[in-house]
Amino acid sequence: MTLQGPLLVLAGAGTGKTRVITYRIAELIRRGTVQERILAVTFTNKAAREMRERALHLLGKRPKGVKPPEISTFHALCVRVLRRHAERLGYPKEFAIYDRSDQETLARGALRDIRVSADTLRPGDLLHIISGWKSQGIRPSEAERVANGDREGLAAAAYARYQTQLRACGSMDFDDLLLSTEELFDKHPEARFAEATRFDHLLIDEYQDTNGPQYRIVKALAHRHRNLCVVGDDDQSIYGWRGADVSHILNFQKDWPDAKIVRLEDNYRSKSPILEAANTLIAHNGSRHQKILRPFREGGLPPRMLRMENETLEAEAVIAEIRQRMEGVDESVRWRPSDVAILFRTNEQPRAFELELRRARVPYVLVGGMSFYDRKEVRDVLAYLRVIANPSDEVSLLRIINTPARGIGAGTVEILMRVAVQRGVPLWQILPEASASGDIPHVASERVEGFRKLVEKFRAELGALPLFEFAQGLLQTVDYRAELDRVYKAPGDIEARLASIQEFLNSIALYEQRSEHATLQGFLEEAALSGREDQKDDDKRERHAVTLMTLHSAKGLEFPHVYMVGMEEGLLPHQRSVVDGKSIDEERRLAYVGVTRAQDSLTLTFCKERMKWGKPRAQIPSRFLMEMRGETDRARKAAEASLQMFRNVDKPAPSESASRKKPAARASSSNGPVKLGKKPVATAAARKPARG
DNA sequence: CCCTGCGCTTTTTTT
DNA sequence: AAGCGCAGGG
Repeated sequence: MTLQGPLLVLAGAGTGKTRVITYRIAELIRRGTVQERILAVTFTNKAAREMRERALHLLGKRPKGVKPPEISTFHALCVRVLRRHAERLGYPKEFAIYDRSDQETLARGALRDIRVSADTLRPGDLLHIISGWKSQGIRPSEAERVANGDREGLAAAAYARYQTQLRACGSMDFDDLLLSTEELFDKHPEARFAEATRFDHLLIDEYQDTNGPQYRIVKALAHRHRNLCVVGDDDQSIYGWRGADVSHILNFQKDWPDAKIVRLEDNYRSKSPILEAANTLIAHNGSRHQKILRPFREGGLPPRMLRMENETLEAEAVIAEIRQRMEGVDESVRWRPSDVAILFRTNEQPRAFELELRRARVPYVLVGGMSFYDRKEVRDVLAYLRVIANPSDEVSLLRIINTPARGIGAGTVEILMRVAVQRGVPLWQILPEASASGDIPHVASERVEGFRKLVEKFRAELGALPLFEFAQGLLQTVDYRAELDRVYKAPGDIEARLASIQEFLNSIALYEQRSEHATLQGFLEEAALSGREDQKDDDKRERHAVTLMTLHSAKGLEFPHVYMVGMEEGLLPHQRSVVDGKSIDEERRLAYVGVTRAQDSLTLTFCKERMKWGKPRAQIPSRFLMEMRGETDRARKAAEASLQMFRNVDKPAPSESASRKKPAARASSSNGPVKLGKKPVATAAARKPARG
């Protein structure tokens, strides 16, 4: 196969798409291309890490001092590009990266005083609309024009505020990283040229999930050398909600008429009955590239479908079974924890499973979930570091200005903010004048000054100590421990919070260990872009642990034994897509991704009943279960029942009408005890060894 | 200014 | 069930 020119690898699940890229990288290097001339883009940092390792492994021992090929995510790539050229756009060279929760804070602020009534537009909705505009390259000034209806009109106004605020904080959100890079390439051809000539080969994994800006960045970078290799599967496009557009991969040939197209249709991953279920399921999607996936691995059992009473029993049964399989005497059939993955649709689902796994003392890793960096205490520490790195970061500054409480109350902050807004200056720059202006009480202004000096002191000391010690000292000085004692009563609670702070400090240490030039900026950047990157630790744990993750994060991975849990209408397909009816196909692809993760065995579970806001609610088995078995008629009925149920539950305000309609919808549905195939393994039996 | 407790809302996926 | 905003007492 030639290594030059545009190439599209269109391939189904389990055919070794990523391997194609990995081998290609190794082959390019072998044929004499210098590593630094190759750029590969993956969807997640984890995928990048794995690809880097495998490529190096394929090459055997490399001479010392030679850098590995550049493999990164789009976002990480854009950060590097922007750091090199940001001044051209008039941006600061050092900028903070705002994650979802920072964005929400900004959005809340942007909506304040704009909203007519409280529930016309929630911060989350605003962010969604803004993200949509950004992925189309629509700026705040143009948003008013394109805005459709009151809601979007409101959003347009808020968008302008949001963006101004973001800039004032010296920050970018995730969309900005891509958008600004695109803008840079557009307005500054010399920057584009510089970036495009850094590499001779560009390889993109999971191309079906590229959004507009990513697509255009790829074009800009590959335009000169034309050595572009993209790999993807339209059936696995699951990021439409984030602006990903399948047409990018489907129209690849239009952009690159001389492109070679390779189809891979041999599935090396799943045993044939599993693959058959996957094929039957995905065939229900309307518009798709016909692909026939041929099983390479024969034998094996069809997917099992188990019905459980509720989510607690679901977790118990699944974990009990996993434990049982791990305890077998015969080593050849005994499961290792790392052979098993539990996949789910939403981030609240793992709760029950975590509880049960801990009780059964089965090691596990919960992937993603953002749980770590979302913890209050971690965010607080992070906020301190961010303010020290960049005092303009107002979201972080406001977070810590009075945490732990130091006598700078809401009133004081409000006055400071008002002055800052009046002068059009970041809040931080107002602080020195706090004592001068007569608006603020004496005591308060002294405290503000104390806080400012504290931050300044640490800013001055920044380079002097290793980061780890620096952070430790900071926590000590600030006496965060006292804050914990104050807020949390239960001793176990305090311990847990301290533990996560310790874990956070460890991640700083690990970052320092693995980077040549460890800087606070660098650490913050990593933290923002990749969630948890304490890789050494993680790698070790992953080898001996059951994996818990969302279907979205499972993309690209494979496991001998897979459990897809919560296979219910409202969860998969998610209630939201059932109600707007539009994105059911994407939910189906999501289910398809899940099924095709399994190598040897696949178990699908669903519950009769599930807790929602503290109340149990009856559940309908997912239509996808029936579709998988070719029972299209029953699937359609489940879909109808589901639509009726959620349409009624969702729309009208509480009170009588809704509560009366709910049971009615349920009674008319084809629900009842839906038996799927062989009798499910009795939960009681599966549960037997659970407690000891 | 700080803390507590009550009531109200919450309904997806992620770099 | 849990997090947030708000009112009211120290």
